[in-house]
Amino acid sequence: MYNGERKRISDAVVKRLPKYYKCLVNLAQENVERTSSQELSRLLGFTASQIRQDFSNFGEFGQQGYGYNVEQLSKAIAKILGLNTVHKMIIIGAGNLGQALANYVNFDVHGFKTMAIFDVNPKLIGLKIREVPILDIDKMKDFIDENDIEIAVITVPQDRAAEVAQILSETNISGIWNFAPTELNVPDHIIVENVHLTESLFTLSYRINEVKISKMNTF
Amino acid sequence: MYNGERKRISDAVVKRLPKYYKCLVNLAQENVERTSSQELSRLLGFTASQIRQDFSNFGEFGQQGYGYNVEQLSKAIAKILGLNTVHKMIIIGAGNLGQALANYVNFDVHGFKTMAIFDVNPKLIGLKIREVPILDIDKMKDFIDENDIEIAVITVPQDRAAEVAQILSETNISGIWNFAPTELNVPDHIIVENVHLTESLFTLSYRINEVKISKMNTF
DNA sequence: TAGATTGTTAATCGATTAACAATC
DNA sequence: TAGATTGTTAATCGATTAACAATC
Repeated sequence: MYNGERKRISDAVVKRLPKYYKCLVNLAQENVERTSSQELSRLLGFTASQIRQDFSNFGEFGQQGYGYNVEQLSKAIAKILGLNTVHKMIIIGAGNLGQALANYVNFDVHGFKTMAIFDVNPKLIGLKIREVPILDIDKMKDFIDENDIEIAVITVPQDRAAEVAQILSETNISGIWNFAPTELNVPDHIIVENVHLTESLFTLSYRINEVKISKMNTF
Repeated sequence: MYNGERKRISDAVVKRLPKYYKCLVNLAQENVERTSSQELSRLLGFTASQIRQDFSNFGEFGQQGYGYNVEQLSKAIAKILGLNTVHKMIIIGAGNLGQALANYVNFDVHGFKTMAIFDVNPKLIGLKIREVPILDIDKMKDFIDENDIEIAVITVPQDRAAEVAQILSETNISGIWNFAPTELNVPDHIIVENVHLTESLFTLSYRINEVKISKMNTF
């Protein structure tokens, strides 16, 4: 696989990319210079074969007999993930979750810059969280246009999510990070990444329940 | 598939269960009495075949020519997910995210009861969030034992996560809902469900970047 | 050179989809 | 009864793993 554009990369692969990236950053921090699919396999719990297969979707980053240069590979994956550029974000919903995300310094470190937070609550409008102003949601559309916002983070309650999505649909936003527990209806050119917390908790509940049942049947 | 214990259900199936459940609850609220794999397919975007295949892992819930009774099926899936019992939780970390989760009324509705929040910050210890006390993390282990806590939610910073996991490993906890951006090292009998927000954001970034590149190549 | 490790092709495994007999 | 729809078996598709020639 030599090119950077051909076939669609499966979600399975894309979800592993951040894990590769983090692992490589860790290795770099420990001043490890080179690594191999075998070492990464040990560290990440994927097979070495899968790791090589995954990388080969994006190019040839290694060298026979040597492996991979940690620094180089980590930079390559950063670029693949789009972490080599700044992404301007807004957060919609200044509740606990919105504030939690606004306070997450880690996003800044990786180039995700929160430019503003929007809310309907007059008590919150005008306040700031870590230099980031909370603005009236009525000003959101103009703000997006004027500031070339790329990513919108939705942390409003479920019953507000549809109207927010509607407004965003009329902007040049590229992606939505959606924390509202509902599927959003937006045009195809807007990428949506859902974080459905309730579903995640229910999944945990299922697995716990599964263990409980199997124990009951054992005795 | 007639039994409730045999082969391990794949993650792919388990992750769809909460979606089925939500959809059925919605239908029930609209007083819809019966549905079919075809209707669910339309509502959820999975194939009717997959939906029937998924359900068949857990039993026979339908009737030829009729379909599924909404009420019945929704109750059956609730039970499969373990939503028919109360799950006692604690939240570890009273920062924004911990507080956000403590305020999520929706979890209560489904039987996930937050009994306490734990933190190291003396300024927070003693306060309450929606009746839930914030306690000193030193008291966590005893609290878990005395109150039969089933689920621990970890919202502490990455560098605190390992020690928290260590303490939890010595308790009778059944599951961990982990928001710290690291893999936890816990015994096999503790189920871990990870919510890695940074990975989720990077995934979004990848897909946005992908579109950008393909546009560049088009022109 | 000998040993190590890549990138890739082929084989395997598992998940999704299609087809259909059973039957409400 | 005729039409609808299930649960399940078989076919297909896609993702993971194994194997290995190429080569540093």
